[in-house]
Amino acid sequence: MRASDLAYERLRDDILSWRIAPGTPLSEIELAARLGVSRTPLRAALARLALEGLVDTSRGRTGIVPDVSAASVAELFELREALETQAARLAARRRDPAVFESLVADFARASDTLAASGIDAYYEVVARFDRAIDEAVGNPAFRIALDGVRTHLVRARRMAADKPARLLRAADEHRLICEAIRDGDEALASSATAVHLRASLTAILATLDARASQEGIR
Amino acid sequence: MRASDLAYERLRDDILSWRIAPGTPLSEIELAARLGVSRTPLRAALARLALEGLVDTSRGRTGIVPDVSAASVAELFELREALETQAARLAARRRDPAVFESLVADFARASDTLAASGIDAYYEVVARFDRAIDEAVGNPAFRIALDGVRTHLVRARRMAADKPARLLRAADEHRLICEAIRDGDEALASSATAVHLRASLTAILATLDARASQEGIR
DNA sequence: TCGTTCCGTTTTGTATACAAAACGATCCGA
DNA sequence: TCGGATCGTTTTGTATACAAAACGGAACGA
Repeated sequence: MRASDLAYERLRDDILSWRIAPGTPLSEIELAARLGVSRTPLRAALARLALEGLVDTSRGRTGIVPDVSAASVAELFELREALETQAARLAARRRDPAVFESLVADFARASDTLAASGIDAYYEVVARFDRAIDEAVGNPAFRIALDGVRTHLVRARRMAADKPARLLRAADEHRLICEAIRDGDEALASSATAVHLRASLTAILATLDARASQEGIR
Repeated sequence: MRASDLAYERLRDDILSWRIAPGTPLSEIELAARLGVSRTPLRAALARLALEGLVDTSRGRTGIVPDVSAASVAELFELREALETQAARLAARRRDPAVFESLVADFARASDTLAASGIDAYYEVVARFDRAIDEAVGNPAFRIALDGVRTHLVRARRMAADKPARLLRAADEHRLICEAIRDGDEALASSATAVHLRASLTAILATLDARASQEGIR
C-alpha cells in the first residue's frame, strides 16, 4: 500500500471518529512524524481530505478540521435529500426484488439485532442497505456523490450518538423504503426516503441542541 | 499564485476544451516540462483532477482523460436531475424575485443575444442563471455538488456542439424555470427543470449518435 | 494603555535526487 | 508460430533540502 493512502485512511478515520477534534491545526510536520511517512505523501492525503470537505484550508495556511454545527448538518441533509430520494426512485425502477426482500427481513429483525449484537451490528445492516441502493442505481457518478454525503454523515451521527428509541424508528422507516423498492413503487420509495431523512435530521438536531445547552451550562 | 494552482487550472482548461483528447496518457514528467513546474506541484494538480473525475487513474499507473460516452452522459444527467430539480425547488422557496425577474427578461432576449453576440454570450447568461440558483439555495455543500456536475457538463456540451435551434428552445425552457422561481412555485420550478434536463439530454445524445455513426463511416 | 511595526520562528511550497514498481520488448522454448 | 518469462527502460512514489511566506511576539512610539 502506498504511504499516501495509508496516511489518508488513518487521518480520515481519526477525523470521522472525532479522535481529532474540530479546530485542531493539522501541521504537516507533526502528522508526518506521527504517521511515520514523509511530508510528500502526507500532503497528498491532506489534499484529498480537503477536497472531500473533511479538512478546511480556507482559513489561514494550516488546515483545520471543520466543526459540525446545526446549520452545516441541516445543509448536508438538504443535499442528502436531493440525492437519496432520487436514488430510491431509481433503485425501485431497477432493483433485484430478492435483495430488498432480504433487507426487509433484516430491518424487521432490527430490534433483536440491536439487543443481541449492539449498535454496530445495526449500522452494518444500514451499510448493506446503502450498498444495495448503489448496486440497484447502477450509476458510478451517483454513487460517488452519495458516498461524499455519507462520509460527512458519519461525523454528524457520531456526535448525535443515536438513542435506541430513535434507531428502532429508523429501522421501521428503512423497512418501509425497502418494501417500496422491492415492489417497484418509485413514488413511495422516494417519499418514504424523504420521511426518513426528515425524522433523522430532527433527531440529530435535537441531540445537538441538547448538547449545546449542556455545554453552555458548564 | 501557487505553481500547483497554475498547473491545475491549465490542465483543467485543456481537458474541458478538448485540447487534451480522451485516452491521452498524462505523463508527469512531460506535463511538468510543458507547464514549467516541477513534478511535485504537478502531482497535486493531477490528484485534484482525479478526484473531480477529470482524470482516470483506475487503469494502469498513468492517468488518462476519460472519454465521453453516451452512457456516461446519461449517468451524469441522472445525477444532475437529482440535484437541479431539488435546487430549483429550494431556490423558489428562498429567491429574491427581482433577480429572477431580470433573468426572465434575459432569456426572453436570448434570440437577439445569440444573433448579435454569438454563442458565448448566451452561455454567459446561463452562467448567470447558475450563479443565481446557487445564491438563492444558499447551501455551500449543495453548491459544491452542483459545481462538480456542471464541470463534467462542459465537456459533454462542447462535444455535442449545440445547434442554434436547440439553444433557442433551451432559452425558453430556462425562461419557464425562472418564472416559476420568481413566483415561488416550487413544484413548477422543479418540474420545469426536469423537462429542460430531459430535452437537453435528448439533444446531446442525438448529436453523439450522429457523430458516432459519422466516425463509423470514415 | 493601545496600536503598530519589525524581526525571529515556524510552517508551507517547490525542486530535485533516489528507490521501487510497472510496462514493454525481446528472446527462448515448445 | 505462439506463449511465456526475463531484462531493460520508463514512470511513478517517496524522502529530503531549500526557499518563501505567514504567523506570533516583543519592542517602540503615540
